[in-house]
Amino acid sequence: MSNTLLSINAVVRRTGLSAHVIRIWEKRYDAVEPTRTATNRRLYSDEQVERLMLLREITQAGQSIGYVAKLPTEQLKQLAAASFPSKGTHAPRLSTTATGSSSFFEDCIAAVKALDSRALEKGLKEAETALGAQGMLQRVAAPLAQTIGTLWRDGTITAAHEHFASAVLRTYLAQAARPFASGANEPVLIVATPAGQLHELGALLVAALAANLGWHVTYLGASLPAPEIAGAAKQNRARAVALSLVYPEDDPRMEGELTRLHELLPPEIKLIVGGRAVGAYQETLRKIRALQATDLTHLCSALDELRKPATVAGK
Amino acid sequence: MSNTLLSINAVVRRTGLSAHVIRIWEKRYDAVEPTRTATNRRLYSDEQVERLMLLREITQAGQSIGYVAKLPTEQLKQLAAASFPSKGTHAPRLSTTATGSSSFFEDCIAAVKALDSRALEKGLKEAETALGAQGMLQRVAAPLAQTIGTLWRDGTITAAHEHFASAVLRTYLAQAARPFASGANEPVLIVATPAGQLHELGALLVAALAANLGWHVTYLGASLPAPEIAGAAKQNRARAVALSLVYPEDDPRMEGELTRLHELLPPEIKLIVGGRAVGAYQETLRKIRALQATDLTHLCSALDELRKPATVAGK
DNA sequence: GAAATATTGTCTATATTTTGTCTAGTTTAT
DNA sequence: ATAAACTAGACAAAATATAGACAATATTTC
Repeated sequence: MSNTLLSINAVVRRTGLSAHVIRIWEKRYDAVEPTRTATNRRLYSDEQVERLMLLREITQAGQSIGYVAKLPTEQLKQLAAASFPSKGTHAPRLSTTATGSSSFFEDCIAAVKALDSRALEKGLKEAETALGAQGMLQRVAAPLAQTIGTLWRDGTITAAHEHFASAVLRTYLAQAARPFASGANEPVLIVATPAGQLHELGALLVAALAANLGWHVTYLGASLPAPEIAGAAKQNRARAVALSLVYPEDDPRMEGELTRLHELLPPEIKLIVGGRAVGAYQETLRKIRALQATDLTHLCSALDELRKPATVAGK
Repeated sequence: MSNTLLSINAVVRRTGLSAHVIRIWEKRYDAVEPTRTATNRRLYSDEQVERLMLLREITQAGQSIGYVAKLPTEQLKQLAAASFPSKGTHAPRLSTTATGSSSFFEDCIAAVKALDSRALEKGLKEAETALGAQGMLQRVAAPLAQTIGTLWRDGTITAAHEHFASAVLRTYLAQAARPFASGANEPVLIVATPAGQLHELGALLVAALAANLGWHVTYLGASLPAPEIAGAAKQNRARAVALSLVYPEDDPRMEGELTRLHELLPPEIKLIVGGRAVGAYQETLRKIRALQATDLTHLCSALDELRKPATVAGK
């Protein structure tokens, strides 16, 4: 531990807070009280810097600075360790005006066309507060993913727009997918896309939905060969594996991949397959006894069904 | 160790400091007190030169010279080990004391091998509070991205691990490394990977770093053709475009893509290229006058440099 | 649901301190 | 003689501190 003191500028570099904010937190809340030089310049110790870092982290997770600034550092550390989930403090209230959802959707599409990440995030956030996490997923995020795919094939939007939308949606979904404080023994769900399936937005939707329903999701991303998926599932003692099939709809290798996965997975690990292309591979899916979910509502019930054994066994 | 004494001119070349500054630091703060020749010329020992380099490094990290100049050299070394220069020109970094950051790194690697997303996030978060956002990026996230690439090619870990790490890192970077509160008129940076470059972790690091330095980042993801990138840049009135080149290092189409991009971009939009493969395309990059950044520290200075014109033009 | 209130980050203006650069005149080295 | 280095002093730009105003969100209240 060095006992050197840092000037406010150095603290700004390290914490990412602006000097304005650091000073105002001191003035209003006595968040940290640095020593001063003979000429009244602030000097911060390492402990104080860490405290500021914790405060930044916690406030960014949604807590109000006025409340946390007074807490002792020890408590801040605990808060920070659990700061991710605090975002969803509001119970998702069901919107009385169902028609509003289309407007959220339109706003998001406009944001995508404008390549405006802030507007897109804002649109999604508004949709989430208005419709709840599930409503947002079903009425805004899922249609958005689908529409963007078709607009891209149309040529209405370019690949840049599609990539952009995927990236923003991806991080938003991943962030929204943290439901409540980590339940210690939630069932584990592996989410991926089989080899050849490059579109990962569907898989992300699944991951977000499952996390919201209380699963511990391990997200593996797109285009993974069957042995890899099976290996990950076994290593993580997963309750189930969820795959997303969107495009292409006529990949000849898919049947092989799917049956291979079935063979490799132990029987107690269930397989759920969703996405627009499930119809195309229906025979194979039936053969390997995979649960099929044509839309997110189906998926909800399937996931809930699979969860039950856990709750029972847990008693 | 040579114990020869150096003239001030030699020290200037070695430290990058001007003779004026060296003398004024001596006069005002007794930063270093060189011996003198019989005719009053300054003569610096190796230790004194090292001390000057440390001072330079530390002041560039935001500390005030008036405070640090009085500290003993031992303490300066500690400070330098925990500092991250981001402004100004570059001097060879001397202290490679790895401090405790390697332990954060090891924790993260272990989490990747265990496919444990919570542990990985926790490791990244702890690194961030201990080292600051920049420290986390430079000392943990960047090495992690690189190591995972090599481990994958080795066969030590599977594609599933790599995908998993990418996904977690992706969302963590996107979420954690944004500025405290988004200022209204920050300069816009487009981040992408040219067509053929499939690894997006490098691009994500760039995006996170830039966001942390106060840019408004529009992230487009991997493998985009030049016209798409240029179109997005123009549409968003970007100040600059940042590309990440990692692998492959010998793509014959890359030269065409890069020159195409140069032609399509208006001259006021600068082009920054970073990543491990920059060396392989150096000729092309020089031709199109792209800024090259071989590591994240370089990138810091390049981005800071490009930010300045805004402040001036904004007046 | 709408209005009032509280919270919170940002911005401006001004005074003070810090810090890099410059000038001028002198001395030393090649 | 020309270039480099020294001292001292002066300046200007940048950084820091304080106080107050302001705008955008939350929260509460009616």
